[in-house]
Amino acid sequence: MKEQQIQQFNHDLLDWFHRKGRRLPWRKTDNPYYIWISEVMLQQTQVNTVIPYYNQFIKKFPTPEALADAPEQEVLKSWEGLGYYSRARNLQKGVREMVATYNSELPKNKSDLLSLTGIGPYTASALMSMAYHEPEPAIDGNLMRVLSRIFLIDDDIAKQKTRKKFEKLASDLIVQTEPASFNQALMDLGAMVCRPKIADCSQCPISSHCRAYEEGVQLEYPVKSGKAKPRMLHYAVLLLLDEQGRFLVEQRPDSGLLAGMWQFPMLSLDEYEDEQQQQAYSRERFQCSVEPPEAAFSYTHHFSHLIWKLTLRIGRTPSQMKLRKRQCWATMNELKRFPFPVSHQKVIRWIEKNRPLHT
DNA sequence: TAACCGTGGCC
DNA sequence: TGGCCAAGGTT
Repeated sequence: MKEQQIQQFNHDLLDWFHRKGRRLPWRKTDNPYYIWISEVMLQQTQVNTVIPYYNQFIKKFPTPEALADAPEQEVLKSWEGLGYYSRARNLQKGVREMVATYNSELPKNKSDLLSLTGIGPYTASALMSMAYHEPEPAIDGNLMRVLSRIFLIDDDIAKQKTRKKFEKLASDLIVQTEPASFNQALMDLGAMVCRPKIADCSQCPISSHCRAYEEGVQLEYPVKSGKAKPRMLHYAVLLLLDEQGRFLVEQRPDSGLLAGMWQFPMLSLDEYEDEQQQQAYSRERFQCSVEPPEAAFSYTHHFSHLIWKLTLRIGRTPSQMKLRKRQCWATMNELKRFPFPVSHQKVIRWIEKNRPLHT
């Protein structure tokens, strides 16, 4: 685009944004720490999902020190249900680094921001523009979708290096005097008008600048390579009760899927294929046999790259059994203090509904 | 580079 | 109904 076209493009974009842009909780603050929290929560997560988590989180951890000093379990509990839990652990780690290294203040330059755990290229640029009003384009999925349509760019946005191409392009476009509004405008446009499956071009303030609209190929863009089909894994979820009706629960490892979250013990049915093997395992490991509840309970849980097929089994385990590390007995009330992934919250809900203590 | 890492909402 | 998608970072 020529300079004058850029001026018109930005005028049309920002005029729309100031009239129709979303009023969001994290746009009311100038506290870089709060903006940081919002940016992490918004990674791969929709605005409406984030809002209640954000409000609750900043209330519970109002300052960097409050978050830095909190037990990780409390942070995960506040994140419970939001998904991608390593974001919470990395956010706390990053905040601790900020408190220790930068005197509790978020750095004002991009390379220092990038040095903090959990801050990548997008979040660093978002913070530079939104918290410090520096002209850094924040290259996210919305921006790439909108600009790929405007400029008919057919590079695969799933590839890392494509991001750099958009970075250069957006650097030439960004409104120097109002970079935060520029970035937020493209995000709002991408979320509200120029959506992946629905491009509502009649409502678009910049359709007159859009080459995809001109050619009627909006939905062909952006080009994005497909994801692999998720693997399927089968487990028995073991509801193990002691004489007092407490439940055996355990904390998952500190890395990998659902790191640091709690769960009921699981038995891999892909590993232990037949009934005999499964009973041998539960006797050896939990000193009891396990069987399906009277009304069998099986369900499916989808992750981004995995599918769990789960089926509930119940057993009576002696409370004096030697527990492994990261395992403990808990009453229903005590259970609720632990962060559980949704896949296991489904079991907790089942217990409350079916009351297996009476069996 | 590409796989890993969650969840809920939408059509 | 289920496949697709969302303000990405880490390894």
